[in-house]
Amino acid sequence: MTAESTSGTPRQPAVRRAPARRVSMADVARLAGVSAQTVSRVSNGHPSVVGSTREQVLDAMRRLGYRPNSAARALKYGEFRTIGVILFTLSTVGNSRTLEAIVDHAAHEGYAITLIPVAVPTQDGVLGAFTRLGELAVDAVIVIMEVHLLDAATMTLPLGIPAVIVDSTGGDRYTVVDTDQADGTRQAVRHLLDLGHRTVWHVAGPEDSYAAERRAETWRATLTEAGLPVPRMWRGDWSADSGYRAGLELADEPGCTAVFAANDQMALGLLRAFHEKGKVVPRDVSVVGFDDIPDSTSFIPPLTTVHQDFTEVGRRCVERVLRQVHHRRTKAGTTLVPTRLVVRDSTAPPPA
Amino acid sequence: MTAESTSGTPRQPAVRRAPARRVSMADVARLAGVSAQTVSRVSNGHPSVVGSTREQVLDAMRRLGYRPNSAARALKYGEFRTIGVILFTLSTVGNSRTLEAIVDHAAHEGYAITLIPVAVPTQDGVLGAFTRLGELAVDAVIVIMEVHLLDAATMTLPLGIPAVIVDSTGGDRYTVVDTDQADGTRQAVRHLLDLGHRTVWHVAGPEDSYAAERRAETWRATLTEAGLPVPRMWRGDWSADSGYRAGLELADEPGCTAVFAANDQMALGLLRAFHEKGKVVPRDVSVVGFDDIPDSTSFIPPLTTVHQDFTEVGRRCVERVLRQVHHRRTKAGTTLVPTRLVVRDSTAPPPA
DNA sequence: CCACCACATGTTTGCGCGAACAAGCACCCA
DNA sequence: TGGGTGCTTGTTCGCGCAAACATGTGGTGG
Repeated sequence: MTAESTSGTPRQPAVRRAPARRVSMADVARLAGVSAQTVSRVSNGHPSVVGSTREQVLDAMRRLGYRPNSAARALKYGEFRTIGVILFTLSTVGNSRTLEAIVDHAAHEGYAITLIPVAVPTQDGVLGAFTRLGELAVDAVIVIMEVHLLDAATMTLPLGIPAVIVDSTGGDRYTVVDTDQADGTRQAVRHLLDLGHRTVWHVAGPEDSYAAERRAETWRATLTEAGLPVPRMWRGDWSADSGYRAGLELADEPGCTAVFAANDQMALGLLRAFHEKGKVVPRDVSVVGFDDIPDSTSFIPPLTTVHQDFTEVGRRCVERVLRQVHHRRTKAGTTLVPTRLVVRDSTAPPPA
Repeated sequence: MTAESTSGTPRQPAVRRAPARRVSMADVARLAGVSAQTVSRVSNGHPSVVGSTREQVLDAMRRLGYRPNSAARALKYGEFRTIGVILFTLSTVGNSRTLEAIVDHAAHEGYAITLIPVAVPTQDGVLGAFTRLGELAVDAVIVIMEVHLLDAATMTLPLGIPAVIVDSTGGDRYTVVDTDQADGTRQAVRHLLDLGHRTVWHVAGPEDSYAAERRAETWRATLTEAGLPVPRMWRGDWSADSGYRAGLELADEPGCTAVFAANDQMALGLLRAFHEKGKVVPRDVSVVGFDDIPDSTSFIPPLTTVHQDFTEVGRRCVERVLRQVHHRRTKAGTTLVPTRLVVRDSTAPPPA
């Protein structure tokens, strides 16, 4: 995502045109022949307005096309009923699915979502987003991070507003909601080992992704715990194409009978590479992915993968951040959303 | 993550209460020993504040953690610098990519994006969204529709705010930005015919999608214009799985040598079905998709498909809606974003 | 019959901000 | 020396709304 200058310098005076005079309560009041306060009462469904008056007001509202000004309302109440979501990109499946769940659940709670893109996943970028957020009309923030920027101390609640972080560490200082990366990875690797594979290769996601690092770490640990050798690790960028490139090399790797890809898209690339190299999945090589994107049932062959419950992640984010909003208290801690392995047709025992 | 945690920055307390009442300009002014107006000037980078005063004010701002109240600012200016986006789902690639482009471009123009989900794609659902939008803090609306609800007259500018519709008809009454569905489809079908296929089968998207209908229509028209028979049409729901089910049947269809799927995911399902049925793509059957999602390069085989420029669609939406905001005038009309056929390995001349 | 109550409606006020205007001041030139 | 001139800073006011309080009105019971 592109960001303009995200530095904290004072805003330059923007060119503002005369505000479009919208219909206000006073206009409605005048037409209905009542006071503005009565219009307010009707607008908010206050009971002590007699039927005939109410009708007059409603009629005037309709005729003038009145709609309440939420800025004034927010000013009065001191809250916007809006949650800001900071993210780097929507192009990964996980992010967009999580966002969708956040939006739905927030709507259910009567909150709107405002999106704040951060172009450059650097510390400045994050700061910039927070700075702009400060000026945006939000009561709380959910950060969908894919990079290790949380520990930048400058990011510590620079606004003093409730925040929840997705997909990162920092559970001791922030409220974190995340998929249980370690457990999912462990299930995937164990599944392959249980099938009889001697070890498991890994195509990791980009280094700057916490999720990718966590999966790689756990892959390594699981092998080590089982007393097995840890083969060389390939590095992708989440894209199917990067998985394909890794696959072309892995196909020539002697003894490679099982590969764990850090996401389904890279697994797709692996499948293609193995296919082109004449290796049959799962007869010659087994492949496991991570995410369980809907398409993975239609890969050739249908993919064994770790199911992530993005909906649940989004739901809990909203739940936890709203709890902070209402209780005015920040509680650090991590909520882990469980995963489960979905076994399809891309895994089998190793060739004899 | 461990690397950052060793950075020399001081750790912040884990729990910090949000101040009961937020810091206002008056508080800053008091601490800095100036008037509130001077604080306002500093906040907005007004030039006529002398250096020493500015420093005092900035210092007070920092110490109190001041951030401007956007509700008050919006109330004053009569605008929110926010665009609302109404959508039904983020789970289709097109929607999330379009949204991402909208967010980016809006940010570039200094506008934030507020998301308004519509749960049920019925007329009531749309109305509900618009009603709530009326109370939301937005200056304009972009509607990402996938269903034919525009013609519901009740939606006619219920708020009188600028609106742009993506992906629909109604160009005579609304401002519409859309991918050139017809041209893309024509290119896909012509490509298959030019390769020598006698006709082209079609797996359409759901009936309630305008894009799906438009593609189906154009497919039919292109065949008819060429004097060719129009085979039975299969109906999917955009999912790979629905493409797979259609593919299982199409594989048994005599004389079916070319299939145009209304999106890439259904094409993926087709590829799997043909594979399972022992039909080799493209030797026995050619397949063309629509969208050009990044994964389509890694299908087996890499998919020939119609490239949609979602980024451009999003960009133009923002551009057109902001033009309305600034010129205070609604201009109906349709902007079509061109498509182009990307030929990969899933198409070939029909078997002899 | 009047004091009082319940309820509908009106008036005042201030949320935080910034435009418009006013005030204070230093400096300049006739 | 006196009246600009230009610059910084302060004061007033109202954006639209709704809480709090004030007022008005009709009805009821002692």
